[in-house]
Amino acid sequence: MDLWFCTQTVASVSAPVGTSAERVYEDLRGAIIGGEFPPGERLRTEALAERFGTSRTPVREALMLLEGDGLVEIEPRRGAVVRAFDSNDLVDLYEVRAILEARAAFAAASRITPDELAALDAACDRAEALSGSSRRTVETLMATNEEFHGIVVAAAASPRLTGALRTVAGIPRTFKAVFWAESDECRRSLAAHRDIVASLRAGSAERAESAMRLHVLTARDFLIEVMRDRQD
Amino acid sequence: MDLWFCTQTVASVSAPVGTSAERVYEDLRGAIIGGEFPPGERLRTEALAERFGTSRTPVREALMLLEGDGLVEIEPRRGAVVRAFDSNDLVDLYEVRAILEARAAFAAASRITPDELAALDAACDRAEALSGSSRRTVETLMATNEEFHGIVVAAAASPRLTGALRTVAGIPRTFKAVFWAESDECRRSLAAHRDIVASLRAGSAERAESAMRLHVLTARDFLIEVMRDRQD
DNA sequence: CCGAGCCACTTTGCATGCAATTAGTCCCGT
DNA sequence: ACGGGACTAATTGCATGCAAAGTGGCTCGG
Repeated sequence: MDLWFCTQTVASVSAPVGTSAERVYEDLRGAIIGGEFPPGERLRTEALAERFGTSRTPVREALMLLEGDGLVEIEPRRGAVVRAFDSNDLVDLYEVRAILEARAAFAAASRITPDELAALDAACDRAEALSGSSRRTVETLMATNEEFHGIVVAAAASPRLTGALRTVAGIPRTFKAVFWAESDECRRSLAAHRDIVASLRAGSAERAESAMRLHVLTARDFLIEVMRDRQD
Repeated sequence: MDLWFCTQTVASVSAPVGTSAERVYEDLRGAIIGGEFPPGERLRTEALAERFGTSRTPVREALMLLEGDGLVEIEPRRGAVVRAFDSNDLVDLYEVRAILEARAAFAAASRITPDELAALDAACDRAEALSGSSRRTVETLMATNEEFHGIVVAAAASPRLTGALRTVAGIPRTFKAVFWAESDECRRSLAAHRDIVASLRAGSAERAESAMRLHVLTARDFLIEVMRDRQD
């Protein structure tokens, strides 16, 4: 018995909705972000087709979509490789992300529902309850973090903002993991999240915007520092 | 002689490099933005394949890319249609665009080269030299406008910003054309462009940012007003 | 020993065939 | 006459074949 279907959501098994290309896109995106394919690795269509149980056509389509997300680089007639992120890329990416997420927080402040606020609280609570730095814990923290940011962006109710964020939201987990392994940064991040929730609950758009911008830019600076320390 | 090639760069004509899918993508994007395919029109792969002299495969790939740009909507097994923009969409889109282009202007202020400044001046001069409101003039004005904004974004030298803008930059010309048909709005827009260039030349990042934001938000408000007048 | 050129294998990109699904139409029953 | 259901035609989505371009290795010459 094979277990490749573990990478799919249960929903997509019980309800095989959507095209094959979309599934390959989702799964491959997850695999890249999850670090299964390291940056620079070549992505050959035939190997991926075999892995996902389809032909090369949907794989090719998925790769083009991933190129649009900035996760993959395709050179005509030369193939696709997982995009590598250098320090400059990350700074650029985080600054754009800071702008967009700050705007999302601003817009969310006046639209967010009690349910969404409760979901944000729950995400913070779950993150707070976790302690230690096992691999499993780091994974859960990252998932919780993504959920938090996802709720804020969704509350902004701006399709274009969501779409624009897609182009900067995809960063391999390998990079982000350093946040959640460092307990100091983890605590700072959690405090920032609490602050953002409080701002949103108060309906204070500008405060929420500033809090989110601070949060993302803090993450940027920490990431830069870590990269400099590692490369020097 | 036709002038559809105005939407392409000269380079892509003289050097037919790249895959077939990319050409279809560029051409089809130009055709949609140019208004050749009205919103809501179904895009059948076979017809497009015949038009572009390829098979259905590259057309299909181009359609998926255009969906990523928000110009096309694809429903699985039901086909692709040119996306329709309602008033809410346009407001959303212009607000995100205002944020991103303002940031681009901010970043450009400290990086822009004399050559780029000269190119901006030239674009303004060309727009100013044009008068009247013939169809040809409107086309040229829109092309000049796009060139102006393109130079500013390029001067920001932020790949992620450029990428994020792609998702909000594609608006069918039919909508934008109203700016340039109204000579009042045209003059205001031109004055705003001059102001932006002056800010950039002065190296004043915040001023450039504000000027650009004002420019885009002014366009947004004018567009909203026009749409309300037309629909009421 | 090293480099340039050539050849074979690999891989991509496009075209086309085929099955599955949907839209449209017509017929039939009520 | 009108609504429902089945059939047909059209269209999508996927698989695969094939040609072209690229990559790597090998040989041969310097």
